[in-house]
Amino acid sequence: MRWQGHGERRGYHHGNLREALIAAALDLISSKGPGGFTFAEAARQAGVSAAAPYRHFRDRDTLLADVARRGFELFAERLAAAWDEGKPTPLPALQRLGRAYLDFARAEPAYYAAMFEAGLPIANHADYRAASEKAFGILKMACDAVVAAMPQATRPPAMMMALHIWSLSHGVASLFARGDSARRPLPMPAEDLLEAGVMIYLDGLGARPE
Amino acid sequence: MRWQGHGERRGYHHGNLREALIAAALDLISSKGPGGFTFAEAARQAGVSAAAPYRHFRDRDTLLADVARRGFELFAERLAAAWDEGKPTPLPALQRLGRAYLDFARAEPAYYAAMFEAGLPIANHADYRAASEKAFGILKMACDAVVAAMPQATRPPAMMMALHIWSLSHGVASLFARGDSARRPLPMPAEDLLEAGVMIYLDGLGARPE
DNA sequence: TGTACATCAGTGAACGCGCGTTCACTGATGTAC
DNA sequence: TGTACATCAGTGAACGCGCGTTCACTGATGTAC
Repeated sequence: MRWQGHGERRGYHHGNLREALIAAALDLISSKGPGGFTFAEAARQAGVSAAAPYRHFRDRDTLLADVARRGFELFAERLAAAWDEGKPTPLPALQRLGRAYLDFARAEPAYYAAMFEAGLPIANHADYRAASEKAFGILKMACDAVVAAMPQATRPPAMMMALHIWSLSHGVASLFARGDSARRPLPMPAEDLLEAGVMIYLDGLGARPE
Repeated sequence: MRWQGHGERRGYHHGNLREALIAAALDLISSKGPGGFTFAEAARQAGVSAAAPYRHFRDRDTLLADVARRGFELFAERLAAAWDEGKPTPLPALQRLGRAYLDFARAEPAYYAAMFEAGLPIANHADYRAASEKAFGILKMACDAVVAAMPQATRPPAMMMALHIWSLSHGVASLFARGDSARRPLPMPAEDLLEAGVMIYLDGLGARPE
């Protein structure tokens, strides 16, 4: 994607360089992976000199961390929309949430790679980590609701359940649903695989009314 | 890791350059990620001129694909050893296999990253892909054995089961067990999380004798 | 056992290239009065 | 409404650097006889 078009003349100031650099980064990451993104090329793609990005980001890693943070925020929005307050009942809403996980990996491979495979140290970048936890929070909330609908005697810990479903979704997404060349072939839609897995898991918990 | 030591004099020929380059690549990948590995630095680390690697690998990507292939082969060995022909019974052997998955991610972060996150197009590199399928084959075999031990009427498809367990293991390993800085904190051992998940899943399948 | 020769696996110098980063600068924008 | 000025967001030239790759070369090794 090119922010600054061909014929359209722009003045001395870009007007929206920060956003244009993010867009360029996403474009580069999705075609070459997180490692193959350079500050210089992002600048070029935004139609700006190589020195200009330094007005907006301290360095390459700062930009990358910002992309990852935005990715998690977008991810959280998508998950929240899919959950839709657990309507009409928690179980189908949870399945929608799983689908949304895969959709995201497929539709936004660049964000996905920046979030999970850029090798950013989790420890630094506090807001990147906060955004990540917010996304997980949606899933946790969904599991709380599912657990609350179960008979009190057999309720499993919602945190464990959330971690299991996150792991399963993440595994399916990373191996079979990602929107880049590292996706493995699968003899069925990834959505079906995940949905069946979640169903069986919930059966194992006794979470499905028989 | 340095292949060619300090005091020890070596002659004009290295003797084992191919292996030394692989070792250097693993070292670099584990400290900087698959993107941060360069041909030149691998050569330097092996104590050899920058032109020497070209005698052994066509280019950077060929070396990387070779690392990934070796990774999958080692992975397959570890998984097979953990499975140990399903002794004493398939269920505990399957749990050992899950543990081995996590152990590998933890102990061999460089191989793990090269295998799953180097962005190597699956389509090219036929032997890399074959090695990957061989590793999955171990898991599939284990699931066949577990399924065979179930009453005939309720047997699930072993392929589906293998894909589910692979996904769950991969998710847990990638998010919580990997031996690098991208590992997320977890309030319990990753092994326990995975083991509980597999147990619940098997319960859902009715694979555990009650 | 010795010698001639082919082959192999290195060297080191050179090349063009793109990156990251700094610097003094300059054009555009906003605001005080 | 106009003007002076501060601030901001760009420029473009320059730097040092490391990478990938090629090239003619050379030292070491193996083998035929």
